[in-house]
Amino acid sequence: MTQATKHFRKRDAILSYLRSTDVHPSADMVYAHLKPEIPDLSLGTVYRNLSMFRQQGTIASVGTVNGVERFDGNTMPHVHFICTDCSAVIDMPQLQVPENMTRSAECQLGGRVAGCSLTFTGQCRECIRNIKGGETA
Amino acid sequence: MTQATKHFRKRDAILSYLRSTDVHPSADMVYAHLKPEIPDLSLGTVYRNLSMFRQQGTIASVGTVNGVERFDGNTMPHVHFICTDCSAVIDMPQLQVPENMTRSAECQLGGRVAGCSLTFTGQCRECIRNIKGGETA
DNA sequence: ATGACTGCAAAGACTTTGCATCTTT
DNA sequence: AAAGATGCAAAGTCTTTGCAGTCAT
Repeated sequence: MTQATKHFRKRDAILSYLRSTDVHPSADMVYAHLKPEIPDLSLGTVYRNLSMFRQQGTIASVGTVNGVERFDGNTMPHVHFICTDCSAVIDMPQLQVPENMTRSAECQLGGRVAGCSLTFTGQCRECIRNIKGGETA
Repeated sequence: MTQATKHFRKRDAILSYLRSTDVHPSADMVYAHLKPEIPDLSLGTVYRNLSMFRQQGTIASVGTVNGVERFDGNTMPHVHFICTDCSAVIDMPQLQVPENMTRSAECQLGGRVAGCSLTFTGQCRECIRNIKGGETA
């Protein structure tokens, strides 16, 4: 039993972390977060498991931010904001894509719509504060 | 005069192509398209000019599809569809993000929203047809 | 001459993959 | 023994960048 757990310890840790955080981490961020508690974790394993989870639909890809893919443990469709200054990916739980848009898209396309993603970009509160606070400091 | 034109010939060609097509090409696609008519064009020049145009806001990035960035000569915000089979990026001119969503996002975020992108994913008409036509053929 | 644009190739960043090893059944 | 998971490092892909050469002013 505990042995089985051990066998999947890394895989489980990766998925757990994704599901526990809202930072929408990259492979490298997952690695950096777990490395201290799992010293023999390798980056390749993180990539392998993330790819697998994504392919299975267990996790979702938020897309590529600054050349780096970001992941989301929450596979329910929802809206994101991406800060162009600090690359933060932030959930916007109060917004959602109007139901009828997906249907409209399917009609217009003549294809099959499987998903959609709405992403706002700009500067997050933190970054605006930092600029105003002390740009020259 | 014609000399000046010559000096910017490649830059102009890159921008013209982006504005003339709706395939939302990658750097490599731009290169492949222009190479026949501009034999001494180099991929580095395409990357350099695309980066510059994007930074200026002269063109827009549609995002990364299959690890490759795709560009759009149309900088007016509009909706896209991305085919997960053939990686085609297709405009959905009849749809648009509700005006009030951007304002809502800004309120909710407490930051500054500069842009937004709505992208549907799935299988385009072509790919569905091909599957039905002769998957095993 | 000076500044701008480019070709070419090297470098860089991110991701995938092959192989040997170790674990679980 | 067979199948699965992983570390490690090499390989792969896409993109950026340094340098020298060319062109326009």
